[in-house]
Amino acid sequence: MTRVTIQQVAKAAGVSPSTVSNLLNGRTERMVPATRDRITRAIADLGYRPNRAARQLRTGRAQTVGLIVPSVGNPFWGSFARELEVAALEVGCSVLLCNSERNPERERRYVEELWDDGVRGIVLCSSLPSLDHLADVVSRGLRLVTFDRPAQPGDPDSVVSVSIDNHVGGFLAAEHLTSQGHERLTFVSGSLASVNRTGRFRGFCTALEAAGLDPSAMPMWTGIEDTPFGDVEAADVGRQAAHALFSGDEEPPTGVVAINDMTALGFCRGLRDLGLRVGRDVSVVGFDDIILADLYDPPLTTVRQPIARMAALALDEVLAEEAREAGRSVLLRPELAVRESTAPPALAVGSTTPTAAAAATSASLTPSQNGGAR
Amino acid sequence: MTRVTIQQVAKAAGVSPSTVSNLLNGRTERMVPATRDRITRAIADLGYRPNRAARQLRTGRAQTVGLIVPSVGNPFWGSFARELEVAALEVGCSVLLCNSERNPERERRYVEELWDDGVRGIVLCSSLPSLDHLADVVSRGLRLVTFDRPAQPGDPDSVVSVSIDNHVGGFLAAEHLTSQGHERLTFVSGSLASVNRTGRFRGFCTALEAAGLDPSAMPMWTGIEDTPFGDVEAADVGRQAAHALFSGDEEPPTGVVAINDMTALGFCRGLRDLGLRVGRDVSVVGFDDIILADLYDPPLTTVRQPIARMAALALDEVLAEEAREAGRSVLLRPELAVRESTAPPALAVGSTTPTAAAAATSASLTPSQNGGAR
DNA sequence: TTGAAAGCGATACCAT
DNA sequence: ATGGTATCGCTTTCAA
Repeated sequence: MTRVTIQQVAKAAGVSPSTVSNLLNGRTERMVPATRDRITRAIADLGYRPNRAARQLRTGRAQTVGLIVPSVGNPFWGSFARELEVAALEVGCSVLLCNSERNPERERRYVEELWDDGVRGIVLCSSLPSLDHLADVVSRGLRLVTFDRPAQPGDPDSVVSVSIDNHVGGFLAAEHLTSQGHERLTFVSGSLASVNRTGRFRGFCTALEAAGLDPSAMPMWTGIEDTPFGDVEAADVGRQAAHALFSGDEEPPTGVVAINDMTALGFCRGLRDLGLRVGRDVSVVGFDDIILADLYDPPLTTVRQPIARMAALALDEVLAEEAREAGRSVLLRPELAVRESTAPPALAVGSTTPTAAAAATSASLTPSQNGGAR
Repeated sequence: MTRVTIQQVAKAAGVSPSTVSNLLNGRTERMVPATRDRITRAIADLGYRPNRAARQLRTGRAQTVGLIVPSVGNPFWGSFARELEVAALEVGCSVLLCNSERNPERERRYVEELWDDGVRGIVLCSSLPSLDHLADVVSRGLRLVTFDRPAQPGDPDSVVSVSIDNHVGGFLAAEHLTSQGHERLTFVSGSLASVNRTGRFRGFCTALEAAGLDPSAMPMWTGIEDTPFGDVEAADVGRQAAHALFSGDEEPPTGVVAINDMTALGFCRGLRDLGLRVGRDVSVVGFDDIILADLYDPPLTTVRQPIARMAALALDEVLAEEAREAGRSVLLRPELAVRESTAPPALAVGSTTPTAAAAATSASLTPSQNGGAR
C-alpha cells in the first residue's frame, strides 16, 4: 500500500541506494553484472517506481515539456498536441498542455507556472506580435520555442521559432486562385494583431500583384479586427465575413483565402446560409489542412502544415542541450492541397440568385434543396 | 538568477520558514496582521514562487489531475479537454493530458505514470469494456473517474463514472429517423468492443422496435469490427462503411446513426464519393455535437453531449474529499440537435443512379424542407 | 565497484 | 503567535 522507495530496493538487493540510483540513471558500466541483475530483480519484485517529485527536487528539472496552444478545441491544435506528445514519448518526456485562449495574461501565467514546474522548456503556440510579457521568465533561463510564430524583431535572442513560411503559404493559396482566373479576391481573418496573419496576407498580396491585380482594390472585410477572437470562435469569424461580404453593396469576391481552416469552414457555412455554393459560386482556400478539410463537402483546398515534422523539430529545439545561435528560426515550406472547394470562377457575371445558378448547372432541379436559401 | 526559497523569504521578513509556510497555506488566522504584511511584502519583493516539487515531495500530492483521452486530434476530445481545464483552473489545479490512442497498454502506462506523478485523480476517457488493466493502481488508492464509459459489472467499486445515458442517446437518434418515415436503418461504428457503442446500439434497436421495425432485418456493416481503430481514424470507419453499404448487393439503408460525429462526417464523405447527397438520398445522425457538426454542409443532426457540465462533474468527483458510495455513476441526459442532414426518405424505391434518384426525389417531393413532417 | 552522507525546498509537529 | 527541526525520496560527490 505504501510506496516503495529506493532504500527498500537497495536493502532487498543488498546494496546501497547510490548503486540503485546509478542503475536507474543508466550508469551500468560501473557495476558488476551480478549486482545489476540483483537490483533489477528487486525493482521488479517490489514493483518499484521512482518518485518524480523527489527526483525533480534533487535535479531541479522535470522530464516534462510545456505546450501552450490557443485552444485544443481547434482540431489543428489538437493534432499538433498529439504529434508533440508522440515525439516527446520517444524521448521519455511528458507534455503539459495548456490552453491560452489567446489571452496574453493567461499565457504569461501559464508560462510562469510551467517554469515553476521545472519543465525542460516550452513550446508556445502564440501569434502575439510581442513576447514582452514573457521577457522576464525567458531572461531567467527558460528555453522557449515558438510555433507558428516566426521570430520578430525585438524577441529575446534565446527564443527559437519553428513555423512554416507564411509568406509562401499565402502566396500559394492566392496564386492558385489567380491561376484559375479569379480576379476578385478577399483575405479573411480575425484579429489583425497576429504574426502569422501578417505573413500570410503579404503572400496573398504578392500573388495578386504577380497576377497583375491590385490588392488594395479587392473587396475587404474589416468587421471584427479589434476583437481578440479565440480559436473556437474562428469559425464565427469566417461565417460573419461571408455574410458581410455577400450582402453588402460592394461586389463580392469570387475567391477567398482564409487565415485557417476553421475560419474557412465557417466561411463556407456562411455561404451556405446565403444559398451560395462553395467551389461553384465562390472558391475558398483554407490554411492548415486539418482532418476535417478533406472530410468537408466539398473537400477544402488548403495550405498544408507538416505538423508531425514541425512537432519533432520543436521538441528537438526545446530539449537541445547546448544553446542555439541567437534568434534561430526554423522555417518549413508549406504545400498546397488542391481539392474541390476551388474552381475557375463562374462564367456568368452578376448571376441573379444563387438558386438559379445552381439549378442551371444541375439539369433543372427543382430549387427545393438549397437549405434555407432566401 | 538562482531560485528564491522559503528560507530567504523568512529571513527577509524576519520570521521563521514555518510562519511563511503557514501564510502560504492560508493559515493566516494564527498570525498577527503585521507579520502577515511583512511576509507578503517579502514574497513580492523577492518574487518568491514555491517549489512545487518540494511541496509535492513533502505532502505526497500534486495540484494536478490527469486526463486520458483517446486522441485530442478528435475535436470532441479537444473540446472536452478544454472544458476540463476551465473547471480545473477554477480550483487551482492543472491538467495533465495524455492520448491513449485507445491502446490499453498505453492507457495503463499513462495511468501508472500519472499515479507516480502524484495526481489527485484521473479522468479516464476510455471505452474499454474492462478496467482490469488498471485494477492494480486503483487498488493502491487511485481516484479514477471514467468519462463516456458507464460503470460495468466487474469494475472496481471505487471507480466513479460520468457519462450520458447512451441508451437514450441511441434511442433519440433512431427515433428521429423512424419518425421521419425511415424504415431501413443502419448503425455505423468501428470496434464493437466499446462500452458506449453497446448502449447506443441498444437504444438504436429499442427505437426500431418501438416503430415496429426488426433490428435484425436491417442492413448491417461489419467491415472492421476487429480492428482497434483510433479516433482520428473514426472518419475512415465512416467512409468505408458508406462505400460498403452502398456498393454491395443488399439494398442500402435510407438512414444511418453513427457512433460519433467524426464517423458520421466520414460517412457523409463516403456518400459524396458515391455521388449521394446527405439529407436527401440518405439521412445521417451523428453523436457528440462537435463544433464541426454545425459547420458541415449540410449541418449534421446529432446527439449532443453537454461536455461543459460533464467536465465540471467529472472534476468534482476526482477532487471529492471523502470516498463516494461504491460504484457511483453520474448519468446525464443527452439531447438531439436536429439539423439538415436528416429528412424523410425519398419516395422512389430502387433508384438506379444517385443522380437519377436525386432528380426523382426533388421532382416529386415538393415539401422537402419541412424536416420531420410525415 | 560500491557505500555514506549531505542536501534539494517545503511542511508540520512540537515547543515556546 | 511564532520558531526549530525532522522529514519526504532521490541524486551526487567523496571516500573506501
